[in-house]
Amino acid sequence: MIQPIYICGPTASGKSSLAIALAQQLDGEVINGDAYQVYRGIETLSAAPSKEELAQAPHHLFSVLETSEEFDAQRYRQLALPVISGIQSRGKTPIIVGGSGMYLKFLTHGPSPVPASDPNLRAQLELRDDASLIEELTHIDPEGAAATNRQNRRYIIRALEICLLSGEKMSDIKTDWQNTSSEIEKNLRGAIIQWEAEPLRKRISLRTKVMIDQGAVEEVRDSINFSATCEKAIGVAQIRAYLAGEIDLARCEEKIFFATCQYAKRQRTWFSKESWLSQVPYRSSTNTADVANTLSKIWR
RNA sequence: GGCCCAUUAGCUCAGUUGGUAGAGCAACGGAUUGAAAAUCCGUGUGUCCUUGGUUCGAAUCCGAGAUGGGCCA
Repeated sequence: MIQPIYICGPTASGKSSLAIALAQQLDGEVINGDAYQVYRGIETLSAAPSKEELAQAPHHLFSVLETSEEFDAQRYRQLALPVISGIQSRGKTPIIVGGSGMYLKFLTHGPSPVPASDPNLRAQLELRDDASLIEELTHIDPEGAAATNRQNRRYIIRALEICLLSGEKMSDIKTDWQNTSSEIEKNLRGAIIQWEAEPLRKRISLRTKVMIDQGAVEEVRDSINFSATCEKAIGVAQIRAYLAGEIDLARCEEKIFFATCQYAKRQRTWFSKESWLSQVPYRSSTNTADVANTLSKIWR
């Protein structure tokens, strides 16, 4: 059985074309590892691969969800696992390409055995103030409370939710799970594309411009009933502000550019901790085919 | 040519009666397993246009110059 290959990197780093080149050299098939390219109807906004690119190798999990549907890391895992094993059973190489760190980590390391979120409980917790949430969490799970950033309301609610739903301490469950990760990482393989900050900013700037020219505004304008997940995509809030007349198009583009650069920074931080990934430095002169060649020799 | 206004962080600008500067945005570093393209934490990065003067002490007051803008010729 052929082990999957992971191609990671910040947004606009050139992951998609590297994945295609690798698929061609290793007889592989590309699987989306991106939280928003799974949606149909926001292909421009999410910088999904073009029709031409999709035709160059088999692609999976692109444009498969309606924008009215919610999505999360566990659901991604459930979609991706059967696709991976299907590719493996045909004797091909699964090539997962994406930049959504937590989604990919759910695939590589599996979910921790904590209970899934419960919308009803979450809605109840959402009504309470921070102090009351922290107090209850500290009472049930002092270590967990100490390890949680008290200013991050979202994390506090999640921690408390885990304790209440499982009847156990969140910190105990997570410690057990974390101890297994080094064993898992021995069998993982993949690459992280690394750019210097400035050239990557130039690429992001260019791509933001192209995205708006090619219809990202229309994708948001024509959206019917975006899910909460889709509302959070970079560009949606900015384009809505433009459509409402609050900002002009140039400012809209600038705000999307800033938000995307900031996201790229968070991706860099996340992937820098994934020590099992081979680091692949990129620059403007880098030739994708050459990189794919080198990597495919290592991974064949 | 004359008069007036501006010049402080990468950008837009605050800065009381003189005590060597601060905010928003940007940037940089980090956390992060069922909301993660989310959420949150930390960091000021500065010839205060230049130059002479007044003063114990000047971003701040005075003179000269530079650059940008406006009004009158």
